Amino acid sequence: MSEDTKSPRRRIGGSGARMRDVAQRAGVSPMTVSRALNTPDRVSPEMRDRVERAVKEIGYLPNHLASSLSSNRSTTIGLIVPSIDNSIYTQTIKGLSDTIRRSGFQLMISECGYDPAEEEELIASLLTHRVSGLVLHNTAHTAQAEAMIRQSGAPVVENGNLPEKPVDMAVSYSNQAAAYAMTMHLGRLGYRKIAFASLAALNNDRSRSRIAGYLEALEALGQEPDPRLIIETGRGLAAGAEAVARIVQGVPEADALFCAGDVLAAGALFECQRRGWPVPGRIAIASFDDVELLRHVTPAVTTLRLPRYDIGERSAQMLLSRIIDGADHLRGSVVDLKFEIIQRESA
Amino acid sequence: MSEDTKSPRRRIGGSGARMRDVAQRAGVSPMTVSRALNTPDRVSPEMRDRVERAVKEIGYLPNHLASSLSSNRSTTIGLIVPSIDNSIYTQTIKGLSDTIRRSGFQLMISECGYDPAEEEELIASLLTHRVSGLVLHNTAHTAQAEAMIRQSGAPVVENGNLPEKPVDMAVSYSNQAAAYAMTMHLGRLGYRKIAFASLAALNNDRSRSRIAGYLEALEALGQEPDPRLIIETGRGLAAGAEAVARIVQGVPEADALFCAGDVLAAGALFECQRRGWPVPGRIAIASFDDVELLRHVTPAVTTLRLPRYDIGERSAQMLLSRIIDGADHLRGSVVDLKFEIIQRESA
DNA sequence: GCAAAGCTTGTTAGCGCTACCTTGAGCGGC
DNA sequence: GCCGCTCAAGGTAGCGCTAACAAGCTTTGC
Repeated sequence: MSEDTKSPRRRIGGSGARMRDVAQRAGVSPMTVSRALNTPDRVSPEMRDRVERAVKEIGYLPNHLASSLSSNRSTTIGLIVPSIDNSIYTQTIKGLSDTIRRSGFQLMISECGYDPAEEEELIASLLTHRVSGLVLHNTAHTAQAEAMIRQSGAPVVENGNLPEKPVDMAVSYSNQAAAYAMTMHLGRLGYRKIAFASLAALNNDRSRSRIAGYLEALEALGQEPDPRLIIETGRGLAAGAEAVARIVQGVPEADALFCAGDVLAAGALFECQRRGWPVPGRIAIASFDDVELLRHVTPAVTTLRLPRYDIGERSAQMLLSRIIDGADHLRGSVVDLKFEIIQRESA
Repeated sequence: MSEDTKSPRRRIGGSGARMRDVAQRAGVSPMTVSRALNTPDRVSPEMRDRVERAVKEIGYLPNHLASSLSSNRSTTIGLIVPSIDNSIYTQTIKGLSDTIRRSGFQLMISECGYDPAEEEELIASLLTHRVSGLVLHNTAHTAQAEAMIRQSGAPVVENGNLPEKPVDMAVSYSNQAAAYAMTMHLGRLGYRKIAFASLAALNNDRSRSRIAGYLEALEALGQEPDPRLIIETGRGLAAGAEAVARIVQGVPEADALFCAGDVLAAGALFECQRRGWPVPGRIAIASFDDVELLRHVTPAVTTLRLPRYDIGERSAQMLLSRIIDGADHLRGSVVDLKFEIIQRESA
């Protein structure tokens, strides 16, 4: 019994039991409770039982803030994506989430909206919360952001592209190689006027890489690049529809449209359906991301299968290796998870 | 100058500067630094400047673990959703994220996969991380989960449905009222054999509420409920396609299909397109969620606009009021954010 | 002119844990 | 029977920050 724990400071609203309460209940020292919970093989089985029973009886939930502060190790991973409500990131998030959860880690997710200054602010905030690792979708950062990362010593994985010189580690596919491969594929299928619809390249190195891959392929195919065939659009299905309209108006003889995004491709296809144009009869459509939607529309869309889930999973594995096993040899590694062309009906 | 801070314990890998380093640099006490950063109006402007300068000079990032531990207040909100890669949650997540970020909070997101036992485990984990508030999509929880929540004292918002008796607070629309409204709408449009495709009702009170609303409307319309018109399907576009097939095979005279989910509706529509069936000529289709996709397909789909973003935003506001302002009068409140029928071409 | 009140800064003692060191028991070897 | 060894448990001292109080100073009221 005894309630004589002197507490000259707050202990507000039902914040729950402390380790010392468990210790008292089990008749052992707090240190033994700590060991029983964190390194069970370093206490006798009998003690382990006693402690476990006491934990259950008083409904003890350990305080990770205190344990992280004391041990200088945390069990949270920070993630910054350009946009939370974009389907292409959710698969990667799921891969990350599934993997870190198995090691008892939690995910802190923030959204930077394609803005490096926002990203910098969020990195600061996450480091302030002492995340033990970071996942960034961007591969371009402010100098200040890189400095903070370096100073913090936290391992980092970059995800959106294969960077020349990663801040720390990177896991991705090559946007340039993927765009090159699909453009070549369209060329080999016989298309002679291949248009390219892309998101704005500003602040988006993925977009820039994709355009570069497209141009590289045109050259390899011996096709003259035509600025009227390259258009930048906004986001959303409406942007895809607009892309079709602009291309066909500017270059009526265009026979294929390669959309650098699943949503754009779907929007383009729907616009063709609306106009009653046969695809690929009037114009072929190819996409960049294999989302479920593109498999089920009519015609099913030729696209690239990108390893979105695997990127998350692998990123998590590498971070955990660094954090838990101190796998320093991973520093500097850039993992290319490749991609695959999925040939369907639309091209 | 001076490096004489006695440190009889670690201080490993570049973990960065501490508040006392800032204090030393600025020539003030650590307490003044704390006040300058957290309650700037309680220090003189001159001190504020000195401290701010010192912070910048040494690149100080406060340690939220320590500050939370000491103050017994944290700046993280926990969120548990059934599935991270489901588009209907991402809008709510965005609403939450946008709102809490303005108050400097971070979001910890986990996925429970429609399983209450998983949810319980995740609630424990988040409480262990001392989140200062919780957002749950489920409105049904294990007894153990509710006990932990109560013991922790953390404010909670439930999101997926309007519960009879919320654990704490709830923000949602009524699934039953929405399903009722759409079914009535279809009835008034003249459809006489309205089928209903739903996700599995097991462990999913949202699905159960929707079926209840559908049945209630049939009764109000004087239509006989027909078990062959109610089908449970899996997730994904393929499930929507399958729903059409099953309904039309079982009840060829069915003239409308109300899908309790945007993905199901899209799948159903694509299947009709594939079969060359006019919609709504052969069968009308209505959906539950107004996602961008349903606006852009042909025909555009009649659906319900649900306040997904607002739910996140409002949930965040209520949590923050409770956490920051101690707004105890919010305890027990259930906020109904309503919905809207969007009449388009498919029904 | 002096007490009461306000304002700014400093001092002390923890928040709930764990690193590190110590203690003491058990045990085999010669 | 004593030395060294291992192993389990405990004691102590922080991790980096802030609550609570105290101290020094200025302001205010009458």
